[in-house]
Amino acid sequence: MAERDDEREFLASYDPRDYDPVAVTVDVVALTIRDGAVHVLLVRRGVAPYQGLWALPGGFVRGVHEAEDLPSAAVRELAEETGLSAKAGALSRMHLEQLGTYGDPARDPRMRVISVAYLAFAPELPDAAAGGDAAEADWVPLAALGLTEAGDQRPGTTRRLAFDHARILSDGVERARAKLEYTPLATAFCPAEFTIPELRAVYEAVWGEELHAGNFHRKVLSVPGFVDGTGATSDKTGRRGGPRPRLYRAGDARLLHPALLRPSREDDIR
Amino acid sequence: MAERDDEREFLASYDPRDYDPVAVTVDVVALTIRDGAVHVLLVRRGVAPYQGLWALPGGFVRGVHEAEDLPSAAVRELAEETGLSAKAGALSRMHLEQLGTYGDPARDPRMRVISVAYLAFAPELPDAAAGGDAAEADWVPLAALGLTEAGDQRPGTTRRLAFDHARILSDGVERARAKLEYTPLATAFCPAEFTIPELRAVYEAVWGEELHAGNFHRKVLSVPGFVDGTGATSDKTGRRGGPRPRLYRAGDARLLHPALLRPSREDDIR
DNA sequence: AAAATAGTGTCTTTCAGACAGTATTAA
DNA sequence: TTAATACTGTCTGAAAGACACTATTTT
Repeated sequence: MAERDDEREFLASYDPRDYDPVAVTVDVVALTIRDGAVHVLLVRRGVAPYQGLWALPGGFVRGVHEAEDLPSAAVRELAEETGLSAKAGALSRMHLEQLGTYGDPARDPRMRVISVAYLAFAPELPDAAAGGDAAEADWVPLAALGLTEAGDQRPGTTRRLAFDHARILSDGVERARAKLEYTPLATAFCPAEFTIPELRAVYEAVWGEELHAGNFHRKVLSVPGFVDGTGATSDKTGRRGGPRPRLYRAGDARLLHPALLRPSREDDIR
Repeated sequence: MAERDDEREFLASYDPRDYDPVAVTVDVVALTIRDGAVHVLLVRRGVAPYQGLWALPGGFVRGVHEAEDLPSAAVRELAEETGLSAKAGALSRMHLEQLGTYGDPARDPRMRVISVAYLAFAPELPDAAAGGDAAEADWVPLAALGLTEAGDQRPGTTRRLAFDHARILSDGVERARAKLEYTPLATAFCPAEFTIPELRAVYEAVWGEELHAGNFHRKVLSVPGFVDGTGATSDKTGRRGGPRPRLYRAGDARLLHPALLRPSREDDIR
C-alpha cells in the first residue's frame, strides 16, 4: 500500500510530539451587567507564572485521551474554575461564541501556548466560587481594570492581568459593543423576562453612553422579532418613581433590521 | 526558591509533550475576483489523508524551534504552497485577518489537530504554482464547489474539499459578504487604482446580486474616506460602450459610515 | 443608428434623533 | 407636591431606493 507508506512518512515527519510542541488553551471572557456596569469574570492565579495576578478563566484543552471540542472546553473551564455550572440552569441561558485565537510566541513564558478565546454573555449570576487552579474567582467591574484603547492597562491599575489577557478582554468588549448594534444579544444579559428600560440599561452599560429613553423604546418595538410582549407588567418601577414598565421576552430575530447604531463614533471611522 | 519549584511542578504536570498532544495548523481562505466571479485559492493534496482532494493552503505552525506568530505562518504557507510571494509585491497589497479556529476532535483522522483559519482578500493575481506538499495550486471559482448554506458541498460536486474545509470556506465567504457592508475592504480586491464600476463588480460578485449602478455610484462617493479621486480617467470603457469612468484610490476610512447594506436579506434575519 | 454605460437629478419612503406631552409612581 | 419615569406623538433632516435623463462610447 503506497498510500499507507505515504501516510506513515507524513506522520513521522510532522508528528508534533517529536517536532514542534505547541500547547492549546481555552480562555473565556464572560461578561455580565451588575449595578449598571459591565463586569468580567476573573480568577486569581494560584500557580506560576503570574501567580497572584488576575486572569481570564481557562486552561488546557483535553486533547487525545478524552477528546473534547473547543466550546465544551470553554464551558468546562468556566464551570471548574468558578463553580458556576453546579446549578445547571446558570450557564444554560448563556450566549457563547468564539472570539479569536492568540498565538504570539512570547505570550506565555513557559512554552509555546496558543489560546482560543471565547466570549460569553450572561445574565446576572450568583457570586462565583474558586475551584481548579484558581485561588479566587470574582466578577470584577471593567472600570477597575483600566483598559486602554490599545488593549493594555493604564499604569497604576492595581488589578493587573496575566499573560495577554488585557488584550483579549479588550477585544471581547469591543466585540460585544459591535454585536449589540446588529444582533439581539443584549437580551442575553437579561433574565428570561425583562423590561425595555432594563434592556436600555444593558446598552448604556456596554456602550458607556446614555441613550434617549423615548426613542430607544420606540426603536426596540419597531424592530421585528427583537422582543415579544408578555402582556404582564413588572412589579417594580424605576428607582425614583414612574409607572410600572411592561415585561417582554427575547424574540426570534437573529439579526436586528434595521440595526441599532451607536451614536457618535467619529473616532472609530478613520 | 519556592516559586521556581512551583513552576517546575507546573511544567511537569502540564507539558503537552507528555500529556495531551495537540497539533496546530494554519489554513488560509484566499479570495479574489476573476471574470466577475469569486475565486478561492486551493491546492490539490499530494499526501494522505485526503490525497488528491482539494484543500485550503495551510500547514503546521512552527512551534518552539523557530517560533513564528500565527499571521506569519499564514503568509508563509500561502507563499510556500502557491509560489505567490516570489514577486514581493503580490502579497503585500493583500488584506489578511483571522477568521476562526476549528477544533472538532474528528476533523483530522490522524490526530487531534486544531486549525486557525485566516481570511485573505487579494486583487487579481497571476496563476499560482504548486509547491510544498501541494501537487497543484489553482484559483477555483466558488460556484464550482457547490457550497450549501449549511457549510458542506452539494452531492455530485466533482471538486471535493478535504477535512472540514468546506465549512471553513463557507464561513470565510460569509465573513467577506458581511465585511463589505461596513468596511472599505472591497477595495482590497481591486488594483491600486480602480473605477467605481469595478468596485461595484466586486460587490456584485461577492453578494451575488446586481446593484443599481447609479445609486451605487452616488453612495460610494457620499461615504467619507471610502475612495479618493485621482483626477485621471480610465483608458478602458464598459464591455459594450459608454464613457470612460474616472479612476479612484482607496481612501483612509476604516469603517463605512453610513454602511452599504445588502438589499433583501429577509432570510438571514430570523 | 442602436445599444450599452457613466454619471447626475429628483422624488418618495423610511428612519434616526430632537422635543414635547401625558400618565403613573416614589419620595 | 415634586421629581422621576414609562411611554406616545410630532417634526426635521439624513439617507436609501426607484426612476428618469444626459453624455459618451462601442458595435
